Amino acid sequence: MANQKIQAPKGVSEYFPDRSRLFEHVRDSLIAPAKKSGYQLIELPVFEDTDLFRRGVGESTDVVSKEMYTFEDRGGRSITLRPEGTAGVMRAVIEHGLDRGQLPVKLWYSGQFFRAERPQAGRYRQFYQVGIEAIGLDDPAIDAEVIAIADAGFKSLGLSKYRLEMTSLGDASSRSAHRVDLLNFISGLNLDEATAERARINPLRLFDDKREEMKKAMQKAPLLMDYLSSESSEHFKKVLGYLDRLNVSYVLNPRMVRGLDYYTGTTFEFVHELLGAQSGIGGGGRYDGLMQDLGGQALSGIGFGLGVDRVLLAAEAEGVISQEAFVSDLFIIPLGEEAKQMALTIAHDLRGQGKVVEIAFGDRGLKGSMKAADKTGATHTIVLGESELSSLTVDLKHMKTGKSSSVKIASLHQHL
RNA sequence: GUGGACGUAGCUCAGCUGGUAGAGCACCCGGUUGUGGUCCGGGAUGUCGCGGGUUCGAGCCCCGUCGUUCACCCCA
Repeated sequence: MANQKIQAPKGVSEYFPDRSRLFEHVRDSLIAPAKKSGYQLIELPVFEDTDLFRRGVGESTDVVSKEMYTFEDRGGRSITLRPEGTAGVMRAVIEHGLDRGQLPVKLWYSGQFFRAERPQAGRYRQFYQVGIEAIGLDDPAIDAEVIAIADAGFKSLGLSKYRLEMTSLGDASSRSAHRVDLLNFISGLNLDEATAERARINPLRLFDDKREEMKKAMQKAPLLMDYLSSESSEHFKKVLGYLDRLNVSYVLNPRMVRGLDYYTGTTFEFVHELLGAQSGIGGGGRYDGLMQDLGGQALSGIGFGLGVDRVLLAAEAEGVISQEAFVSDLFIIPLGEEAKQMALTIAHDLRGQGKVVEIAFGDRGLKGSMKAADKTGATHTIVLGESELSSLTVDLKHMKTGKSSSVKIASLHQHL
């Protein structure tokens, strides 16, 4: 292995020019609607006490049981790289008493998350998510607003080939009533060992089986939606009503299964049509018991997480994201040492006035520098040589038209 | 974690039944002294992912390993 090249760890996503600009654009677009809705940034560590995820996300989930990056730090503590965002936010809210003031607490976050899965199209071991959490309000209107915020982010990017799937997981009483009947139904099925094991961990999982015979077998299984308590049912209906009013279209999917244990009530998922097997571009829901489970007060909450990597893939698949070039307003080509110093000063001044300015360093020669100017896509170019230094006047060349005009250096900013 | 495909210059790839590597794009220089995008000429570039094996000889065959990719599982 001595000669093995060092390369990035397996399954990570990386972005560099020019694609990094698209990534940046997607990330910023997805979070913009949340900022406009009064959500505020919460910046958290990417690693947490392992117990946080065990208790928050749930031992029975795949995420916790086999996908976490867990290690022992030098003090012998068990640390885990965050596999999702909500648990960490709840921890911080409880720890710092953010829930002691006015409710709801409205937060947004953005950053890397980690899951030790086998990489695949749109599935990475380190991936990027933006998300929001609204804590301490049961009003169905906030459910609708949260969902509409996610939808607005997708729409602002020009996405259209996706759908919003909705369901309600109801409250505890709804779920336990359903569970009895579902288990009873499943016991009547002839399952192979792996499937039986999945059913044992979480019977709802069987709704998600991709095999045709299983889909058929589950056709008559009792649906949780039919077991909702009147409160849950009422709440969900109102959410749907608000979404209608907001013109956010959705399809009901009573067979939807989510991978995290904390979800209750309103639950949703955004699925893109042009992606491969990993087609979920975002998802979320209510988690009315999570806060208390983690030792906080009994506050409800709702939030979502959106996969920036996948949304970028989706935007590219739809062809709606443009490589609008990073363009400088001015590209300066200095000829000689004195000119270089002058270039530095001019650039500094113009940047101070908000202009994007680049300088051709390195004494490349005029022709080479002009080529460089062309490649950066700068809108204007000036050459700084002896005559310009003495006259303090330059020929400001507009690169698109090829025409140039004589301009005083002091008034350059007016022409950019 | 399971299974399939793949791994050759910065990028996309070619390389016939094994005889020690090529193209296009990109990049650099130049086409008479200070103005780009087209065109023309010239140039640099790879331990053919890594390790081992078979062979007189392997980019081409075999094994292992690392990685990529697609699917399962699961999810953003």
